[in-house]
Amino acid sequence: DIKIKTLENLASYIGAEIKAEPLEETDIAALWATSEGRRRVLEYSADRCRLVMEAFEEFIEYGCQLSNLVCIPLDHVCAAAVGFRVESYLMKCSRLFGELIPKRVEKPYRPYAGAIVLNPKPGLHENIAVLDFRSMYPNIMMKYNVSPDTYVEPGVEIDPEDVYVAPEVGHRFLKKPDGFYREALRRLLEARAEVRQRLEGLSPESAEYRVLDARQKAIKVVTNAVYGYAGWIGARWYRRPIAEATTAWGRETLRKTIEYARSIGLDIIYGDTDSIFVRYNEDKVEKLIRYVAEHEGLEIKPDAIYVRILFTEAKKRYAGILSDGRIDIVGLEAVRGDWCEAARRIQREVVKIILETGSPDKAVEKARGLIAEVKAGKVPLRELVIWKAITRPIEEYKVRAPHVEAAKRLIKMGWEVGPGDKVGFMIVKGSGKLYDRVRPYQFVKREDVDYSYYVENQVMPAVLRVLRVFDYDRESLETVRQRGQMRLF
DNA sequence: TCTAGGCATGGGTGCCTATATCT
DNA sequence: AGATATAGGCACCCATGCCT
Repeated sequence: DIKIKTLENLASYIGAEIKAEPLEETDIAALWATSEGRRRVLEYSADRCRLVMEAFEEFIEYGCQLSNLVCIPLDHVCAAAVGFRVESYLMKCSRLFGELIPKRVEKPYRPYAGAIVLNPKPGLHENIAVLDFRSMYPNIMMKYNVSPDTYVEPGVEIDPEDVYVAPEVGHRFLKKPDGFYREALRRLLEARAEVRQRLEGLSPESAEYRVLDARQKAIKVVTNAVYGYAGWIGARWYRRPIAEATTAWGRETLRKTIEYARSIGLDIIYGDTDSIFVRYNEDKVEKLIRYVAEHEGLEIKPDAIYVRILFTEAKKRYAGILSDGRIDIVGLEAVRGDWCEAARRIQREVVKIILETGSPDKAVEKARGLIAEVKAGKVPLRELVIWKAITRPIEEYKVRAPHVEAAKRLIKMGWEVGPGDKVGFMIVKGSGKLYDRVRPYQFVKREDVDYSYYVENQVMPAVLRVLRVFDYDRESLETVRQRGQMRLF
């Protein structure tokens, strides 16, 4: 998806070409003074209109399909939150199934336990397969008939033969009849299977393919959101035990799968919620897939096989290279929108060299050079902008966070900044806390930039995150003195 | 009103202690 | 000598954005 929601980023995401020369919003007022300036503004604006149109054309098929599926008008469905899309779909189902639609009632928020995340084995691994459960939560909900109308309240006496009992939490669900969620989910899964079947044999360029592909994507999105919906406090069909039981069965399923995988000698490197990373062995993986199908009634499939994959000690962060040379970076700074582009670019570079060569040596060399460049200020200013979202009205913040201080400065100058806006800021030279040295990026001059901040607090941490695995530290990345100079001392 | 919980991370905040400075 | 100010270290919390 798109980290910073600019039209430029949207254009590059959909593969549209930007034709007009870029203008800074802050310069437009000045350009308006001359006829040449106004011509440039016109060209710029017309180009942006064209990009919006192209983006619309890219989206419209999916939008229509989603609108049709969940029964929300096209102009609403784009802005509607996922929860409301699911709810609207369920309301449509309730009519089909002869169910009454419950009223929204206020309930106290109480969190519940979620998924299992394994500690990764840090280091560089080769030939690692990622095995994923296909739609784990929807399938668990269907398998155990998890639904508001099959839930048996505690204290109600019932034959244990007639219910499924969730592990750890003990919630009970009737085996018969089919619950509302089971029916709604089955309808979605069957519809998607049918659409995908019709896709086979069609040319990806044909209009029919585009429509059907958009349809199956829309169905998938709604299917995968049903579990989250069930645990959403604002949902009409909210039942905490449903969400709690679903994750409990998910944990059990993953645990059993890991246990069996180990028992047949598969080496497990990592796992998260519904996936396990194992050292690839075709026969053993085949055996595991068969086991899960037979004993759990669920489907796992190899999602990717990494030629090399790098884990740090942290969960949810890794980078791997596929046999075609493509690199996946997950969770690391390089894919986070709240790190400056210079840090992200240099981390990407380091990761790429490590994964391609299988050793950190060349990466360290490269990193030293790139870090020296930042230290010397030889880096485009744009690459030093840090973006962070404002999530609430400014006066509600309890701490003087840098991005909030930047937002305050913008507001003082007449800008409107509120929840949902992203603030781009930079750190300038000076003393005191960070919030005294933060400025909205539009007003920062090159000579004021605190390059040492960027080296110490952005580039170094991002690079070391990856290189620490190989026992490199901060000192080893500082530019090394020449041997000739050393002799002078 | 804007699906869920799990997780890493940076920076602010507030407390404690050691030391410096003042009365 | 005792009171007060200041700096540094530490634990904790706030805030954000990612992963599944």
